[in-house]
Amino acid sequence: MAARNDAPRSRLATEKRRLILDAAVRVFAQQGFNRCRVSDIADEAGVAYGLVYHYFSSKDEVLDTLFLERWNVLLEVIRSSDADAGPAREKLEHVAGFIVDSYRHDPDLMKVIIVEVTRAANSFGRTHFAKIREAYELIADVVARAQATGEFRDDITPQFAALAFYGAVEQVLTGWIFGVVPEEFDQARAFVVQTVCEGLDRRT
Amino acid sequence: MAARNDAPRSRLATEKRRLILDAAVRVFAQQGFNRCRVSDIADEAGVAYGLVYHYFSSKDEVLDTLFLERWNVLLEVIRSSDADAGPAREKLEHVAGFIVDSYRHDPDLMKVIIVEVTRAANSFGRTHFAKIREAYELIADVVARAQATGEFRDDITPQFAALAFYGAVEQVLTGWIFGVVPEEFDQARAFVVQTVCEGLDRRT
Amino acid sequence: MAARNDAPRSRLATEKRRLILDAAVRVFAQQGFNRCRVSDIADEAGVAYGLVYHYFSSKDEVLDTLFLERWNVLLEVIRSSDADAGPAREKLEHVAGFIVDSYRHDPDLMKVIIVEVTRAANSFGRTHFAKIREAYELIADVVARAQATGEFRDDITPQFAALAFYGAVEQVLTGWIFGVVPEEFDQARAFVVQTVCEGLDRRT
Amino acid sequence: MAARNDAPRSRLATEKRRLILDAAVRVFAQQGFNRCRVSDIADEAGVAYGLVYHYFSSKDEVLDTLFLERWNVLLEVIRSSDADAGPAREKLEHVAGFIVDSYRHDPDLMKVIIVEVTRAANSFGRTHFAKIREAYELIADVVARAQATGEFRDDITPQFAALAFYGAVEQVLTGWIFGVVPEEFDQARAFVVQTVCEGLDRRT
DNA sequence: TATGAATGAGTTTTCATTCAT
DNA sequence: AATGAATGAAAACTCATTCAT
Repeated sequence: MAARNDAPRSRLATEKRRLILDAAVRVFAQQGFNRCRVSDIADEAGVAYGLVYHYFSSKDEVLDTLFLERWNVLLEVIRSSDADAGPAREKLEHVAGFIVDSYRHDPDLMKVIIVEVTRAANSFGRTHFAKIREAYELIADVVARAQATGEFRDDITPQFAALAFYGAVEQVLTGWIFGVVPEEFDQARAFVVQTVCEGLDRRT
Repeated sequence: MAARNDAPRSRLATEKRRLILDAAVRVFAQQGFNRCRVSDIADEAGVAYGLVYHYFSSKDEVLDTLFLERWNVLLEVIRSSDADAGPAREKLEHVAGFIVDSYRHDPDLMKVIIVEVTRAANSFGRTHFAKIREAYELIADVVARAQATGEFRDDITPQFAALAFYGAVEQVLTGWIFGVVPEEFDQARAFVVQTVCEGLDRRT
Repeated sequence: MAARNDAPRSRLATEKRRLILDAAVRVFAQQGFNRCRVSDIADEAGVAYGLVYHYFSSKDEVLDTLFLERWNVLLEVIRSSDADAGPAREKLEHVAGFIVDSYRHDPDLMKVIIVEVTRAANSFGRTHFAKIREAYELIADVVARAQATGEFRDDITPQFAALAFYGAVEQVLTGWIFGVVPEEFDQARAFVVQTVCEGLDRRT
Repeated sequence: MAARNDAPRSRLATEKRRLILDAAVRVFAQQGFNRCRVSDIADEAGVAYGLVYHYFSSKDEVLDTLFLERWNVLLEVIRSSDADAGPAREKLEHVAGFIVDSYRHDPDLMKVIIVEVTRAANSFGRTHFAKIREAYELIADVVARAQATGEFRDDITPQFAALAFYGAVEQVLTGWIFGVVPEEFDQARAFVVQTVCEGLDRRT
């Protein structure tokens, strides 16, 4: 009964829980959250149907868990990037790099997070609204600080710049997810930041 | 029978059909496509349950219709913008302006298109993949031409630039949907294009 | 969608609803509320599975409806009996008679009400607690008035007497339900009231 | 394996078994047998889930055990009361007193027995039919004997009188369970017997 | 004895779609 | 065109019971 809360679990138990989460990533990525059945997750994980409900109270909670696990890491990365000395551009490059690397390391997970959570967050109860907003705000902080030091132009609001930055990154991932642009990870990181920082115009 | 195709309809019939589509926009925007019921649409429209199926063959077709109605207009706008003489920057500004105006005119519709179609890689996004891609490519064409004339730098691929541009625009709309940035429509249009074209760096 | 509320319905619709309720009585009586499935009700009624949910929001609501339909009649009977002139004993006989007749007319329904509602009312949310209590109180009123006029002894509280009366009646029905006493309806009515009013002691 | 039968058990084991039974009483009383889970019992008892199945072969057996433990005592009390010399009224008073005291001592247990067994015509009431009937018959014997000696009127069948008596007692307990009459235990015992023996009519 | 993870059959509930009127 | 009752397949979720440790 205690399996659902955060109490310490035996090694074995945790492994099965992980098995389910990993299977869910694959199933959600392939079929989509709404099209898949809970039994698909159980089958993919190779466990009994009921075990999913032993560890998670609902199908939604499985998705929530996947999102939060990863998003909290992202928030931490943004925070620690901002804490470093150095130009804002490097900080943004670091953040963009982390997101790109997350995709490189586990494209399915990022696909699920973007497609099923981040972009649907305004629907069904805005469950993760606050968490997502937190990321925007942390990025806006980076921009604001850079504007204060004169590194960035200050005729664009930090909130707006944060949106444009995050939007560009997410759209690149979306491009990969949809298969419309080649998965050139290292270039992508540089390009995104370059585009957002320097723009498309030719420097005169 | 004939109502579903494009044969002419009586004025009244068309009005009810429109009523249903408009109601669907509100319902999809509020609850999400997957979480709402067809009866919610009918209730919102103030018509009988079965009438939805008189005009549309399925719940999916309602969303398809909403998407295509608007997206085809967008494609046309991009095409005609590109046909104009003048700098690429103005073309992009025109496109961004159209999207912003679309949101201003009917925020719910744009929300539905973005959340349920454009970004839904597993369901409607897959279905309308070609249409969505068409927009990217038309924008990429604008960029490619600007690179050819020397207006834009050419060390970024047009496809990539198109993604960044569209991603930034869509993210601004997302920002409005989420309520994280103020709905300053006219500024937004200029800012998006400015950000993408000129970047965040302070020009020296 | 409106079918669940109390809005007027077409003749036909109402008939199917009635069909389901009547089938539910038989199924609940035979198998018990907890042991039967919703599909048993649908099968017994000869309607599709989903129709049960078209008319009722849950299995619980079917039982609730059956109970309230009958219990409200009982309350009315007690009220109108009490409004009559005449000795309290006749009033109680009238009430007991109504309950006995209810059983005679539809033993399954009374079985369901007694076994599944009246006696389980302290569990699952005490849903019908107030309604059941109302009957006790109305009977207690009859007794109280009879005590005031000197017809009944007044060294027993009306509440207590009401309990004893209702308890005796219900127990007789329980005896019939369990098949431990013969179903001699007319005698039963007289006996119950006689027992409660005159007692077991031999009058000296 | 052997734990389930009546072989002697260690002190500790017996204590845990008792713990589970006592917890089950509370859980059944509060949530009802059908609405509670086995894990609720284990949680309430503060023992592991599986331990319930170490001591009992099923959820049903837990309730069976609780019922039989108490009901066998009741049967013994009725038998020994009847064996005493003295008026039937005193015997009934003794029986009523035992039941009242049982409630006083453990209201939840009596609630469970009444709601989940004695009155559950479709489930446990059917299972324990013979045991329950035995009590009715023993009470009927008391009445029959009193009718034979002339103590009680003989125009009411003993079976019927037994039902009325037991019904009145059980209803008083129900009244307490529902909170509709004050828990005046000593008065209650006397009142029930008085009501059943002397009736409500004012003796002339 | 004791634990609680694991199993999976059983049930409720949902809801898109059909269809008679 | 319009209605909303009727259908039933599909899926989520529950939970008694088993079992490895």
